[in-house]
Amino acid sequence: MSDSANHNNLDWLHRGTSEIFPDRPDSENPDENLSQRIIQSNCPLRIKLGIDPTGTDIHLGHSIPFRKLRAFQDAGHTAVVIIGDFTAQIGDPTGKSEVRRQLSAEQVKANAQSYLEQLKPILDFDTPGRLEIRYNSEWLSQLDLPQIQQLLATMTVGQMLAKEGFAERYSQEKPIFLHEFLYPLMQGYDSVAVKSDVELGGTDQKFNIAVGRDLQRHFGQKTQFGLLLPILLGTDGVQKMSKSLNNYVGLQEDALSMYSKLEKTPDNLLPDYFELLTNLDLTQIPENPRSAQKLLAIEVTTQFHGKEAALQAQQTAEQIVLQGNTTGGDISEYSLSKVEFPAKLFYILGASGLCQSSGEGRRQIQGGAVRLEGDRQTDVNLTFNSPEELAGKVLQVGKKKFIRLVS
RNA sequence: GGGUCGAUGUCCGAGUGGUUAAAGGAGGCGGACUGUAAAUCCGCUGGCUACGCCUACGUUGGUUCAAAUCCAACUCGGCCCA
Repeated sequence: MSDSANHNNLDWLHRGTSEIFPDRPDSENPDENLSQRIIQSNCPLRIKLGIDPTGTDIHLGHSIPFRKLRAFQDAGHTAVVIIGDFTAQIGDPTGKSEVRRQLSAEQVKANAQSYLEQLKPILDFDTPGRLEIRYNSEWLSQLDLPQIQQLLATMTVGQMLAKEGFAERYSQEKPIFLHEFLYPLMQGYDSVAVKSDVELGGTDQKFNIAVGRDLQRHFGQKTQFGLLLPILLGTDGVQKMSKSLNNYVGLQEDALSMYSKLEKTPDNLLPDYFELLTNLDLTQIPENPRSAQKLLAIEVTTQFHGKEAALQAQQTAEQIVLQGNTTGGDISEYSLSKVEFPAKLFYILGASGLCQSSGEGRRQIQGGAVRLEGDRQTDVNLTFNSPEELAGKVLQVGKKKFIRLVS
């Protein structure tokens, strides 16, 4: 996908793209056909992608639009990454009934920094002119009431309520706060401020991106295209990837954990994951789902950790599964020095962190999940009188959680 | 501002004075099975070194031998009216 190869080959544009709007495939008009705009334009387009620094880490789902942004960079265009330090304080009312907490300025700043760090493997930070990073407080904090009023006057309540999240909440009689109406307008105003030619986003961003077009027109600018990307399903194969559903793969995860999550990708998700998360030729994907899972895991892990670490992770993961116990790799240790003897087994399970509480430890013993040196323990009242009985032994809950007890 | 309805465990949601740590579902965690999974079946799912004790049904008080259940005030939401 080098820009010198073939200017008119726009496969990269459409890979994994779920919608581009406006879209008149037959039109030669660069205002209604993005391909034409790209081909006819003699200077780099400005490709906008916003992200709200509300948390500290991002996952593969977030990476999708950034990968597309990278494709634009590679084609010679300018990525304009907008850090929504101002909008982060409102919260995009996309989700459920949001519990929005106030983020301090420092916190937002720190989050933003962390995001950028995590995006290093995806975006081209080095080639001059390919990346512009902007904070939207730069212009949004300057707006005064008359200007805000002017923004608000561009839309009606009916139009706002057309937005998916609002419509749902309204019909479910959930609260909608007025300042939430400001969010789409502010995101739209970002487009005006940076004069974007294309805005990327998930399909859930269609409304906001469309508002951007309206505002650009309102302010007499050329209007941006919207390029929508699918919302990545999480590793459960059912719901969208999100941290709170715990079906995510974080960009910061170490190679082993990344690999082992991805090698379990549900069969029905494989085609999407290959298309969206890799640059592999889709016709070359192995038929056998197990091989495909492994290829996917290697490929994605490589993007973030390099080939060597990925292969190493694969090896370790296989060892753990095959041997089903202690021999593979590093097991963390728990020192018995803090434990008062005599000690109950379930207490040790809780104290060592293998279980969340000693109560859970007790239940896990009853459920047959606990092994000591590979031997299943089912006696709830099992008690040890001294550390010597346990030192050096491996305690295990389920298939994946191990700990080595040391004195 | 007035009226009215509501707030239950991780989430959704029963329960309207007494074995209620609180039905049911989802999720999670285990076990069996398997291509690692998924699907399916089974068990567990507040805390405590624990045959007992403690903390829980928006908040704070009150009535009662006894309250998630009754009363009062407050907080936060929905709806209707102004």
